[in-house]
Amino acid sequence: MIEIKDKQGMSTEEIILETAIDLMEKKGFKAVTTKEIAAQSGFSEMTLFRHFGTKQNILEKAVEVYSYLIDMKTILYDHVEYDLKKDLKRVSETYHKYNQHNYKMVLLSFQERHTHPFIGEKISENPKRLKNYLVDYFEEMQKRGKMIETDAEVQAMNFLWMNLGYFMSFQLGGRKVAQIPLQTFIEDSVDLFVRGLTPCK
Amino acid sequence: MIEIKDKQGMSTEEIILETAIDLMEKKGFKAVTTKEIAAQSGFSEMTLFRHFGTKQNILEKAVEVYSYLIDMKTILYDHVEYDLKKDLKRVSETYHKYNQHNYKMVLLSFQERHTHPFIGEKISENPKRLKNYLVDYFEEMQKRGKMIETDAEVQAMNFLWMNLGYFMSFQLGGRKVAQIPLQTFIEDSVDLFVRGLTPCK
DNA sequence: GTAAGTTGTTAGTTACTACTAACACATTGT
DNA sequence: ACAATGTGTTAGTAGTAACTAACAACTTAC
Repeated sequence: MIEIKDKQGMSTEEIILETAIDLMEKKGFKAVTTKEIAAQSGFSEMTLFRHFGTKQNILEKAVEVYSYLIDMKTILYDHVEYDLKKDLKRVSETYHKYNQHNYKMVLLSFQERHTHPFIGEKISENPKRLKNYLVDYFEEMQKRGKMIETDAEVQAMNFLWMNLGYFMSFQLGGRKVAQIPLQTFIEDSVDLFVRGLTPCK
Repeated sequence: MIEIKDKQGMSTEEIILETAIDLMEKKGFKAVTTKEIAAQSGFSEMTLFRHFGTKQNILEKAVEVYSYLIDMKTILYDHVEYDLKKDLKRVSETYHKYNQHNYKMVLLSFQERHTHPFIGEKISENPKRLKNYLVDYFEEMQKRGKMIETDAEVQAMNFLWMNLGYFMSFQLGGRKVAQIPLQTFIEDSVDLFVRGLTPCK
């Protein structure tokens, strides 16, 4: 499920925006030059300015275009089985699938958290929805007696933080501390939570 | 245990280095100007260059000075009780205490992961040691029959990733998705792991 | 075939950035 | 008293960044 760049079929603006995100995510907005974006996107610098006017506009347009909202709550509730293991696994997979598509924006929002906080405000919307889903789900599981009495919000966040931590350490030039494949991580971490949250029989 | 900045008693170089890290962590190396560092540190730009020669040197000296190694393994083994709850809590607290002192360097290493990877290589040494400790500890606990049979490395990383995730989301302008105090997080997350890793009686 | 739209090129402006040189001033130790 | 040391100031340089203007070339639509 890895996206392969085929500049074929993409409009000039799309190519430029994608190149811009790619570079800014790596170096930061300020450190990337319009010259660089032009060179890597295969257009001249003039074309950039003709389409977007300013460098700042490139960033804003990119954020606008590439940070779509996903209704995680609906997606997940459509397949809910009220089986902790199966459901948590689906949440984890959904989360990482989302990150696979949006990781550049996620990293960019971190990179620019002090200089362009508006990115983070847009980007944090999706995790927020995922959290709301998880909290509701946990509370429902508790009502059904399938989960121990514990703070649903904290445990929902624990699960998301663990997944965020995996993602971040992976990006951080990761594999410096440990190299564990995503599937192994998902399975073992879900098992841990299932044991940790299921009432003892 | 929060460090309070008293520029009193600090040498010129120390003040400049600290100011530089502070700014670079927020904006990135390239985006911070020597003028800015000078202004915020209260010295003239000339003083910066007289002491360090180049901007790059400021970064390198700062990394050298502020990324000391901690022998987490020894520190933790000195207090080990082979009680999962108490020990994990101590690990978590040690980790966050370390981050409290070094978070600027940690964030800077992330900010510059593509442009100055040498920072990350130095910084990742401490988590690596912490991981090694945890893996050894888990394996010992398994030998003692106090922990279920599961991949010690993956579970050690799960624990560290969860803590990294908390730290990161907190920095990310955090409190956007959830606002849970550190103490609550530590206690609830440790409880989760204790339940998840202790054999059922 | 011609007009409209898109892109490249070249030259240039303005502002800023890292960094240097030279001189002045103040503090401190001897 | 004097030298050494650390600092500020002022002026300046060379390079680069974002952005503009004007003209040429190409593609496509009708």
